[in-house]
Amino acid sequence: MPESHRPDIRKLDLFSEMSDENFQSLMHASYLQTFPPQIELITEGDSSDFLHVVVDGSVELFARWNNRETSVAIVRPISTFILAATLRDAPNLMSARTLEKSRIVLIPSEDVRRIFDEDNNFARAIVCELASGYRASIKKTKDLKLRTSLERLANYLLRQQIREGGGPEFQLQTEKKRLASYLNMTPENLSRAFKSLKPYGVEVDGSKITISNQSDLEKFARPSPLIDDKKV
Amino acid sequence: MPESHRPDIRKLDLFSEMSDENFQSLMHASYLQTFPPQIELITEGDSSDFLHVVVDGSVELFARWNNRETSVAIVRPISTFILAATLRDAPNLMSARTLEKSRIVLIPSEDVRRIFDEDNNFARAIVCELASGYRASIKKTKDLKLRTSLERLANYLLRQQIREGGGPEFQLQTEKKRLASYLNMTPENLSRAFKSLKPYGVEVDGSKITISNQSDLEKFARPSPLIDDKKV
DNA sequence: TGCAGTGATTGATAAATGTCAAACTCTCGT
DNA sequence: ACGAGAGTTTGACATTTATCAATCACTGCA
Repeated sequence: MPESHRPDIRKLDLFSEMSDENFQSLMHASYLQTFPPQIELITEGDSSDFLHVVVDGSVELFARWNNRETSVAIVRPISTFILAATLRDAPNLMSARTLEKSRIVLIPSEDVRRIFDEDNNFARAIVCELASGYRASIKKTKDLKLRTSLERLANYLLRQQIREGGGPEFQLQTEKKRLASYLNMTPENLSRAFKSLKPYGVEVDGSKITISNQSDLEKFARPSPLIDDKKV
Repeated sequence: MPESHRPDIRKLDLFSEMSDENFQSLMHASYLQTFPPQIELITEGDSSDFLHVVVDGSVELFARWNNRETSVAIVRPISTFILAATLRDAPNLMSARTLEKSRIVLIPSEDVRRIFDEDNNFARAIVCELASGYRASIKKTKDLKLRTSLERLANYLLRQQIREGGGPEFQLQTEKKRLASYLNMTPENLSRAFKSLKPYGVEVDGSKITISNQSDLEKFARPSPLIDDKKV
């Protein structure tokens, strides 16, 4: 793999504390590949041959069952995905597709597992990463089970607002179709849900959102650190 | 902590590979406590002072938001819970209550983290445990997002059937009220869902379930290893 | 520039799920 | 044995969410 992205990858919590030697060994075994949009990188059920690192573009993780499909996460640079399957040498539980032209580093799972065995700092970092991912997944379950779709949307908007800097105006970084699937609703319903949030001060213009009444929206959404906070 | 349960705890994947010395040290620092039914052991948001091990009885993990409550898991002997919060020294995301009189080993989180730092075998075991938990949580998300409540119930019954030995007759090990919450439905709806499954060969008598037409139920439920299998 | 294809919205309707009230059942302790 | 209280079931009804069909809006390409 060429060296250009190594410093950025090295900065990830997952890789920042491991020995130089082991990091270089991991990178040496990896491939950097560029994929066009809409390529299915992984199909659920496949064995997990590579730990993936998105260095450019974006990747959707989704799942299928019985002819239905749902969006589980959207991965943006720079982050890894499919770590748990890699470590357990188990089949991937989710499929992955590029949303746009994307550059992905593929680290062979064997090497990840080998260096996990050798490098204690790497093993510790993996524990942190897994614990975070696990907790994020629990939060998602709480969001799904405890909130109506309208409440999920309202809280999503507040989270997205923070990610985008906290101002009253920001962009949805996702097609509404995909956002609907992520929030477990139909596109039609999402469209209606946006209208239902208008009385609470949510204005929608294409993918531009304006929160014209922050406190009203927050009073409706009731965000909780135990569901919505990135940290914690 | 008295010694009687140590061999059983030692056999857990999480503890089986660590050094004797470190295991004894963990146990030495722990408490074995007996709790009456319906005691709230943990309230979400609390800091995670102890890793819990259920050695007898059963514990429900649940979450609250906005005056609503949902059942997330039921933990039966011998298993641990709240591992991710313990490791990250982060607040618990779920509350926990005893369902019946239960005996719980409380291992101070500090000691878990200390020995995690010292004992590489323990660290590896923790990675496996976290990866499994993470994957189980992803499966739960897929179950929730891709299936209707009727399909969730049908698949739950098939899973429970396997846990109980695989025969056509088995017991629900949970109150229906709690099962309803676990499956994200109301008790009224669960009651009706059981009736809707009758044409597929599901007979209900109190907490005794009889699957009188295995293949019809399976054809309806369409269980998937990537959602329903314990291993994988 | 215009056209095809996809995404987004809207309205009408259907299906799924929740709520409320009442009746019934079971368990447990007196 | 009895009664209180919780769990369960049932029916009637309300709300939420999905589906279907049509239209509109946007994008990219010939």
